[in-house]
Amino acid sequence: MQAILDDGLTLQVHRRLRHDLLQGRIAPGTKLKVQALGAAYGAGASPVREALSSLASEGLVQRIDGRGFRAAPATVEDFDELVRARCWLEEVVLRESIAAGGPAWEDALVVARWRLARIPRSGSTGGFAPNPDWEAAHTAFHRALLAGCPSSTLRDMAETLRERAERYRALANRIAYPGRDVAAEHEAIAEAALARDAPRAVALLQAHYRTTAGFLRDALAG
Amino acid sequence: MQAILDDGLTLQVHRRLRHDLLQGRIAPGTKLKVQALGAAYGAGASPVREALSSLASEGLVQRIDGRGFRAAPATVEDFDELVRARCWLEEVVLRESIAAGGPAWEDALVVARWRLARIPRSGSTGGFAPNPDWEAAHTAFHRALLAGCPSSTLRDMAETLRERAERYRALANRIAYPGRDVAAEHEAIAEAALARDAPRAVALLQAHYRTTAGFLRDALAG
DNA sequence: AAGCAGATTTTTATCGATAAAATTAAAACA
DNA sequence: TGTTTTAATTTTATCGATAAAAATCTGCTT
Repeated sequence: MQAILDDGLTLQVHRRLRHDLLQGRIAPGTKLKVQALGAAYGAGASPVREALSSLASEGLVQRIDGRGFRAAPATVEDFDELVRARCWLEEVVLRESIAAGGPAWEDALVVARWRLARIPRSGSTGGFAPNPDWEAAHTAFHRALLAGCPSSTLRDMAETLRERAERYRALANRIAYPGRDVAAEHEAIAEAALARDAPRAVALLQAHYRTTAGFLRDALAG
Repeated sequence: MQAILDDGLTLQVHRRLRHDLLQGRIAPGTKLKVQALGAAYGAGASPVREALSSLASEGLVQRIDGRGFRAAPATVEDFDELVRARCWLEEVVLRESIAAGGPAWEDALVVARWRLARIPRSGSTGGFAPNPDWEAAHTAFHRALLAGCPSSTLRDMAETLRERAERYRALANRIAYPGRDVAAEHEAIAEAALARDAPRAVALLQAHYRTTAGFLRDALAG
């Protein structure tokens, strides 16, 4: 029986905190007290503090010199900025992905599309409830789309922006269940990418982001 | 007399370590022992460790779970990757900067260009010696070029890549003193940007990076 | 009631101490 | 003489303790 390779406490705390933050389980602006977190995650001050330092560098947490840490605030302006940056950045990345992606890229994208199409958007049949499986497949799909880009640096940057965006999605999740046909949008994007039609794929992807952004913005502001 | 607003030890160590790393004063791959650093910077384990955690998130330092930290390695492949990513990213940023930059942007760019032109590239008259003033003006120039881009996110990303690149420059510095006319290249880039000729400005900027990269690559490999 | 000075309680930032793990050096062996 | 084992030494990761700084509460004053 293989041991569950338990890496340092610092990494554990980092991972869990990151998760809770991205999941929206910790509200933006919340004060993050070292002791409390330590108690919650079963660790002392040092690991927690280190984890918080890292997260601060990643932009998920704010460090306010003499007075500790807090969850990064989430504002409509920040969100808009984020979407804009994402559209520009992914324009480049998707273009490169389409230009450089080989057969393996195509295969993976086809699989990701298939999976995403198969999974229900909502977890419950009545109202809308976030479905973790769909979320995972959705992330995988977008990642597969960009996976062909040869620059890991750019891919990582896109990934960072995605995470920040996912956080906003999670924060607005209880409200937004767009009546539009998200599945069709994904389908169209994949279609264009596989056809190596970069301009069309980029335009569709950006439209996809902008539409989603509209819904989220309403949910956040309202 | 105003006090030298001394922020936390952690921040201080972070700043100084970062500086030493970017300056090439600490060789790539060097083991970074907590105690030693603490002694050097006059701090205990906690602040040093926190600083290292942050730097790891920024990519300047590597954390190797059970066995501490080390200065991020510098390889030719990594460098090439970096240059490529930079060309793509700054293509977008410069384009946006030119499109959105107002009079203030123009003014600042003109000043930055003027300053850079005025300062000698080398610190000594005989051979080549890095001139801190020129380095600063050079950074300021490139920053001014991109300052018009309305997306702070993208600007920050470009800044991050610049830092990584500066590190490579510092590492190769004792060797590379290109015989080409760097000043003229900068002049031409500024010229095109101020003329709002985005395609030309982008092409020149990329050529500038690629040429520099060539020299550095030789210096690193040889 | 609103404002404020002081006293009280939290919280932060940092240190020093320590078990566990990793590295290095020394000794034993083939 | 080149390994392998064992012992000694470093180094890491983490905890608990603590001074200094910040936030909160309290009751007094106008």
